[in-house]
Amino acid sequence: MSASQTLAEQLSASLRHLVLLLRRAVAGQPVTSQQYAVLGSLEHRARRMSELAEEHAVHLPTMTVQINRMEDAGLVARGSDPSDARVRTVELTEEGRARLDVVRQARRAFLAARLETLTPAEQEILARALPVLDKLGRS
Amino acid sequence: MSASQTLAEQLSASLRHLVLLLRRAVAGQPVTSQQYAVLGSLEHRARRMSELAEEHAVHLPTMTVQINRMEDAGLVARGSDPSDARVRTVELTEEGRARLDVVRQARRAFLAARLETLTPAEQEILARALPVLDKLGRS
DNA sequence: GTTGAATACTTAGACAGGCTAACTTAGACT
DNA sequence: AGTCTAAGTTAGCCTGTCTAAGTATTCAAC
Repeated sequence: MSASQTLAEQLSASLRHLVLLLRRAVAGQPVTSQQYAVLGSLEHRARRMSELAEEHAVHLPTMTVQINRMEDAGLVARGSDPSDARVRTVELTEEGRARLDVVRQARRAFLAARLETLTPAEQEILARALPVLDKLGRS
Repeated sequence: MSASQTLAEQLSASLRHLVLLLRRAVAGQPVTSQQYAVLGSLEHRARRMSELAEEHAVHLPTMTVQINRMEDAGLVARGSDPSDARVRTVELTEEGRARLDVVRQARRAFLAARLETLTPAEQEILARALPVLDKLGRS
């Protein structure tokens, strides 16, 4: 087995545990992790449906259902694009923005607390690996 | 915002992309990623239901449903513990083992290919960060 | 040694999240 | 005008997850 394959196996295992960790972090929060992710996309500006779907790597009908639920919950509002009547836009409501802030704080605190159990040297190693993880994931 | 919080945000974002990457890796494979994970747990020995549920951080009824489907698909077989008639054990069938091998090869190849797009220096950085990720995730 | 609590698991019912297929409406391009 | 393409939605199906409730077995305590 090549070095890359060994690395692949180990990375895969580590990721599995980290994902389970983050799942526990958001359990009981007032939005699901998917909803949190979508709210995050809407933080700075309104988006069109297809933009959201692509960004979240899901198909358009999936995003439609997701946004339907969030609209019912009062977290987002649909709008229209005056220059193209086919397009629906989505933006945060005040309620949605508040919800986003609350959950973000909780997540950040949870992960930060975990990170603080690491030694400064370990934190440094992790910080340097982040751009690499990023490159790997966005390819 | 503290250094830990910054790190937390960045890590969270990187992980999101990596998870999406791995999801694409198994899309179209003959087992779902959950099934793959369960098959992996059974590789070396039979397990009892509650053991599996705990290991995968799900509740027992969830694992029951999962195993029901895999049993229907012929990937696993239920057995009994002679010393305690309440306990059900689960083990791989020949078919299940074959399926596990196929999917594992595909995953490994996919991730390894991605890893090979990194420079040796980047691979080194990643390799050193793995124990840290592991420590973080298993806490 | 019978009964009562605890343990291991299953079933049922609900919901989120994902997909494909089929439909509607609106633009774009002859 | 007529047709092709694009943007969204609806509907139907599946997986994955939960809680609540039920069954069967073990164990402990009288």
